[in-house]
Amino acid sequence: MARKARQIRNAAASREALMEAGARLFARKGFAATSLDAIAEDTGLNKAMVAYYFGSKTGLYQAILDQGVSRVLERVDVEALEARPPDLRLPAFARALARGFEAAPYLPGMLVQDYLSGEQQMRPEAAASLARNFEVTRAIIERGTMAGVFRAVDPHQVHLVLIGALVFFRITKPFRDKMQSAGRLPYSNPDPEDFAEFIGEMIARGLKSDSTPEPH
Amino acid sequence: MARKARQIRNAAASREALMEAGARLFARKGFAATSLDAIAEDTGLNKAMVAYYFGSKTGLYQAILDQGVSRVLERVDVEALEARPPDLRLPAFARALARGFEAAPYLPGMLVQDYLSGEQQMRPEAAASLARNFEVTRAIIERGTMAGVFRAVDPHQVHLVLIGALVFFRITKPFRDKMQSAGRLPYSNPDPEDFAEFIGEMIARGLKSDSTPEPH
DNA sequence: TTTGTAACTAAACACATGGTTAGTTGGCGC
DNA sequence: GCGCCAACTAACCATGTGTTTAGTTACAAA
Repeated sequence: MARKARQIRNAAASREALMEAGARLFARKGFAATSLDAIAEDTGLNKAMVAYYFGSKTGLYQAILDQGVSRVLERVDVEALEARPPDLRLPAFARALARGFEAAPYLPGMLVQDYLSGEQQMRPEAAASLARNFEVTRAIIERGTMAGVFRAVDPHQVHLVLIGALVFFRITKPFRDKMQSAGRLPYSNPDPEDFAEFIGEMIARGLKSDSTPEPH
Repeated sequence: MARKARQIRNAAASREALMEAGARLFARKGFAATSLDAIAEDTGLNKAMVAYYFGSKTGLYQAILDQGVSRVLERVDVEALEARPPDLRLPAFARALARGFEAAPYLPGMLVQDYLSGEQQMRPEAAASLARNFEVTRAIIERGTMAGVFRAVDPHQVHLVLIGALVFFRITKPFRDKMQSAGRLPYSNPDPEDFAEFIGEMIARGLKSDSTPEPH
């Protein structure tokens, strides 16, 4: 794609280029279907450089996943510090996740591929980091329930809805964009942050305690 | 997996076995990463039988997708005929989808893999059939809004939340099940239909018109 | 300017892939 | 019991794969 006229040597830039191209291709075609030749083609480097910098194709994959996970968690952690009323924290959390996916747009696809594959390529540390997201949801729900704003629900089910919708949205976004630019999309193509806002707010409304008719 | 002691000859059973094994493997590994050798291994048949019955690997893939899509749509179409108040139609629709995914358990994985792959293997007709699901959501929302039960929202965003959550739930289910049986799942592992019920109801609550404080 | 080494390439490797082909065989109709 | 053909297999082919290796080159330090 961005094939560079490469005469200069720069380890950091080459490493970065391999990760960028790898992320894009792994997310589009999956781990197995992405060839090192394709990555080399995209970067203008030789495919032997993958082994040179990352040891193997799997090593490159894991490095990309690690980077994506930490980018998402940065956004979420910043968000988690802000104090807000419970029913506003869900939209804020959703927005933080959406921004994280914006910073690591290939992560959701790679995560899903990893889940589907059965044989986890993702490093256990990365998986454990990701699981911290559930703690955020759980804390928000618990706080809201204690305050009487939310009814009592299984926080894990709520978390599945939130993450599931956001991940699915991200994964299918290229498809919608392609359809749209071909003029064949017969419905809306929401902006990621708007969609996150929408789902966060809808969930918050859906969780409202029955006993409080008009809160806020 | 279910390698049969195969001495008898049975066209229908062989065809079926190829589709079953293909569905399982395509959903796990994606189209490109699934080899005909693996499918042959699983069925105890020779890989030439894929060409014999389906013309090619792509032909097998499309046959499986077509079957899955029609199984899901059967459930949804039956459901769509039942008349209910709008806020009950959303949980019912979600349940119908969940039952459809139960009947075609590998479909969500294959769909996601297909979306991710970039080069769509799915037949356009199958994609068009799938799109009918959105019409169901749209009709439910429209009816509800007209009746004043729902507030005005973008039906496509609602649809994305519903489908996204259900699909994500399905494709991560094997992971949860594996964790659970290993005793390493620190949260709930909901039943698919219960989860569908939950999300349908939560969305219906989340869509409730602001002007009607205590409906039902 | 020389030199050491990190950054990089070309080529070869062993192996797996999807598809094809030529041939074999089980079982049903007669 | 026999012949026929659908059902099935083994082997091969051309191509593409991830990794390794042996060698080349840019560049910074001396």
